[in-house]
Amino acid sequence: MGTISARPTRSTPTTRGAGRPRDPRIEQAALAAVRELLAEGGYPAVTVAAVAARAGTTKAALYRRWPALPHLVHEAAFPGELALQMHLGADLATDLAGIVRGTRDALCAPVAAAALPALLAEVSTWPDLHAAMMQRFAGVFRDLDERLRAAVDAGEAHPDARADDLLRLVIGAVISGVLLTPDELDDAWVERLTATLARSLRP
Amino acid sequence: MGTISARPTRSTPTTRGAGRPRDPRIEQAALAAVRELLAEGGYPAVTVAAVAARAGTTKAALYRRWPALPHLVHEAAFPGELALQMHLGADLATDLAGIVRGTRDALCAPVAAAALPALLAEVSTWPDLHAAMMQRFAGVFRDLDERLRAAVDAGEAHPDARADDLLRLVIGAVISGVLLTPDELDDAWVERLTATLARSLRP
DNA sequence: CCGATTACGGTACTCTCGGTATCGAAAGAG
DNA sequence: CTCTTTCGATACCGAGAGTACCGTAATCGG
Repeated sequence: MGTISARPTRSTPTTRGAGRPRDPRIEQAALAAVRELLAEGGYPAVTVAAVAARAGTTKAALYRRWPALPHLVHEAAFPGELALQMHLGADLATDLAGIVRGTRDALCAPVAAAALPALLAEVSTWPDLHAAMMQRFAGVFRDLDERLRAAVDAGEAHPDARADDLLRLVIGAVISGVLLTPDELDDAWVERLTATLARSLRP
Repeated sequence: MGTISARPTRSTPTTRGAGRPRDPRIEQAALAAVRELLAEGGYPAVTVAAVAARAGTTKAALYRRWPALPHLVHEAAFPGELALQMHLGADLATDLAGIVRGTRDALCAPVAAAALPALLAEVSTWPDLHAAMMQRFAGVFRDLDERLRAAVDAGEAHPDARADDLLRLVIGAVISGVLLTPDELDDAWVERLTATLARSLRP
């Protein structure tokens, strides 16, 4: 339902009736401009004027597509769902490792890491951003929930295990790492966290 | 060199020579004003002009004491070290529960929860804030490290257990909870997280 | 007591930035 | 052709961070 905007600001690829159609190149140019500015100067460098200038358009064209700057940044930094491919086939520890590594890779990418702190802070100002960010993890949560349920049934995991708690633990560890100690989230950290979580799931 | 300021902006309680001394009531009034504004209108309500007005002083007096707004907010929202009293006496699970609950209580207090997101976002702009925020956990880390070492020696904990990883897990879980799902950090959540962490520490 | 120094309140100022408004022109639909 | 919408361009508004200057007040060393 109408998060973002009541008007067809985004989505609705349906050719709605009259009027000059939007130039689809502007949207792509804007998203690319945001990503460049994030990589070059961090979030402070992402001003509406700078994005418009680099995208070769104007502020009005941007506000015609996104209700506010954070929405544009969010779409630029986190396009689509987090499709960290977990194959779900392997044993629980391996699947866990995939989730941990995938989450870290997604949130530690330069563009994402530069946008995440400010985006999280803007959540209180723009409630719809909250839902939008959470939805990025919807698919992962569904898969993890299913996988965990199977593991519990097979006696491989503790019956109290909950997918939401587990995922929140992973996301929290990565987020606080990105915010506070971004240099320590190396592969060894991934392995340690995976091992810790695997131990916590033992029946 | 000189992060914060070269001048004795803060600290230096030493009576330095000449000049009219600072009115100590202004500092307290400013910190109280920030806490009130945070509680009433969240971080967006904390503007320098508003703080000065409520504290009954002027912006200049504030900038004479803190290099920038985030520093003032940080000191107001997180005064001193996090002294979540862990008695270290009980068994590991009980001590763990104390840390989890104490961290949650400290970061979920209305004033802290209102300030934390924006403060975390400002870390990239004001690097000295990073050190200041991390130091709030220095004591907790030291105690936890000591406690964990004893548990490992006693065979109560897995030898791979690391205090920094464990504390990061707790802080991350609380922070991401505050930022994303502040309503779900109830006592039941504390118990579940404690149990999970305790399981992960089993030898 | 005297000068030097620093903080005080008050005010005005600059600068940046998010967001809005207005304009004529252009591009499509019916 | 008309109606609608987007286009680029520009100007504008309001808010807020941070700075500068003023005359005044307090405290120091001498």
